Amino acid sequence: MELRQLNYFVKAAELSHFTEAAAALYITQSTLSQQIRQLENELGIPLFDRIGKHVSLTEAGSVFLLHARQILLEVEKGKQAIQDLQHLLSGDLRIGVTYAFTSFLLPALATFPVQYPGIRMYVEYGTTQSLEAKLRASELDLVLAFHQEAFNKDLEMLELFRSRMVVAVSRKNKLASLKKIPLQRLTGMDLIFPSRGFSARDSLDEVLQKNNIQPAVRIEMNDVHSILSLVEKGHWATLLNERALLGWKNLVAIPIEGRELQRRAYIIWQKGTYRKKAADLFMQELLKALPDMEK
Amino acid sequence: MELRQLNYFVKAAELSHFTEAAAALYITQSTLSQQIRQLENELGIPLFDRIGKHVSLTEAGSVFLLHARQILLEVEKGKQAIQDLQHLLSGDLRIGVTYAFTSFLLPALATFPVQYPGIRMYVEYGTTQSLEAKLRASELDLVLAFHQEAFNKDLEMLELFRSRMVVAVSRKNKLASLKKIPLQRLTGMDLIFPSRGFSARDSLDEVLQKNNIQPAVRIEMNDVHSILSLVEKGHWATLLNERALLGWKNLVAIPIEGRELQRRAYIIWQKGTYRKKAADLFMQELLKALPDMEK
DNA sequence: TACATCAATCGGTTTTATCAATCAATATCA
DNA sequence: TGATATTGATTGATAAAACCGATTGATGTA
Repeated sequence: MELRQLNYFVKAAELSHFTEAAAALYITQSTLSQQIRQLENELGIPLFDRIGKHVSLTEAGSVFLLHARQILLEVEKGKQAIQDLQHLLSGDLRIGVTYAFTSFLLPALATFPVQYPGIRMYVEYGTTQSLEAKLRASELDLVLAFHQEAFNKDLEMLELFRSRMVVAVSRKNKLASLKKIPLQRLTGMDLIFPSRGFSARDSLDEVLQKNNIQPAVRIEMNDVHSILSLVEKGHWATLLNERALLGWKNLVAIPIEGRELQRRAYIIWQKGTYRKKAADLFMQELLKALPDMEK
Repeated sequence: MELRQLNYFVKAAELSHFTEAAAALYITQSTLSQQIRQLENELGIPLFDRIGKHVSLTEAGSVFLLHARQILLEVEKGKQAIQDLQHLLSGDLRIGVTYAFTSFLLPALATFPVQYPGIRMYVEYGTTQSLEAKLRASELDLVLAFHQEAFNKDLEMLELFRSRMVVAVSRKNKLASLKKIPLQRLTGMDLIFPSRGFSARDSLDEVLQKNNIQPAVRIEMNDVHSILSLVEKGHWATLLNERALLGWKNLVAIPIEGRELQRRAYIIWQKGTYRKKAADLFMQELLKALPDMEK
């Protein structure tokens, strides 16, 4: 039994006329006869009475017609579901972000769900490491994160912008007026660091080790928002991506000398997998915000 | 899209492994790949991620899997419905009878629905003419009636038994003691006749006309039960098939001289149409009662 | 690094869906 | 009644496609 035969059968049943049905199906009457016969053979029962010149449904034919219609209806529903998916009337979109992307993500997050109300969005904050792991396991569709290398074996990456590592202090802090800070200067500061696993922390560790600097890290925290809240109070300083400070009006970003502390932001997705249309469009939405950042 | 492809797809999705799925389907991995690819092309979206050595469903694949399963389920339901029909777990059986068959029909009507509880039965009383018309229009599956000719262009007929035309009178009637009545004797009797259209009446008309006899028909009625009720009161006489009198204990059947008034009872069905299994079985049930009638 | 395994691909074979033409039965019309 | 047209079935040929076996290329694994 094939869908083709069911289609033929339904049309023939509706018209009670093989020749007309065949014409409507753009096949010859011969073909229609054969396919119907084949279906009857498989079911083991005639679907039509051939009485004289005209055909009419048998009891089995009437019963089977209902089922054939139902089957074809289910097929249409299946196709429609795929169409919906492609036209974004439905679907899931799972995005992983690191904290520094908050201000970058929010505008898109405000407009996108309005444009495509059928799409459920899941946003997950996490460290670059944990997000990439989930991306590889296909638990996320898209990740926004900083990264060291621009290439990766099984991840596709698109560079968004670059962001310097800065020292963040409160306006009230005595360092707030500085235009630049040399790396060595960190040694004497009271620092709160993000925990290991945070990309800012990991890349920082690398640089500090290379320059043989061991600043006094007084506090480690795995929540950037909490870190910045502490720094805002005045006493503490921290090292973060410049981007992470957007929106914190009481904080001052002081660039660190040395180019090596410039980091690259990427949109990352799995290599080889089919990229959801929703993901594509969301990326476009994100990229719209890019020009505004060039400052 | 064909059911074949849906079957392949579901198996491949369940095993997440083309080679194994192909083996389970008794086709080569090559064929499976091609058919899946074809399905994907038609839907316009990949159903599997081919990442490295293993395959896994895409979002569209997961969605479509549900629908594919549903479609195949509907197909099974359709096939099952046909099976049920063939094994008589369901179906309709529409029988037309003339009044004279009542006593013949009742036993089968008592046992058959018990044996096959899934079958809905419709019994329609009517004249031979009207029943045959409905039979031709496929509004009835089977007709029990008397008939003149044993052959008909588009009706299939199986002779059941023969039944004489008799004069029916009450036991109280003065004619009740007669063993035979010559045709001519009818002229002086007070007769109630079935209306035209009733086979007894029509065949009677023929014979009477041939013998140039015009009995005084005082009443015509189109309901045999009412005729017999009247006759039972004593005054009237009527002409009917012997069979019609079974069960009327207060009536006496007096045969008419002359062989031409013997009539043949038939099971009649449409020529060329598929005969329902239910109809076949019901016929067998009817024929069981035949031997008891030979008296 | 060699090996095994996977899905994709290629070329060729078999199956089958399709068509055009014809046939037999039947309804319609002169 | 006989001629004609129309129906679905049948037949033989052709084009499509389902299928297979072998190979390739990529990817894990010993």
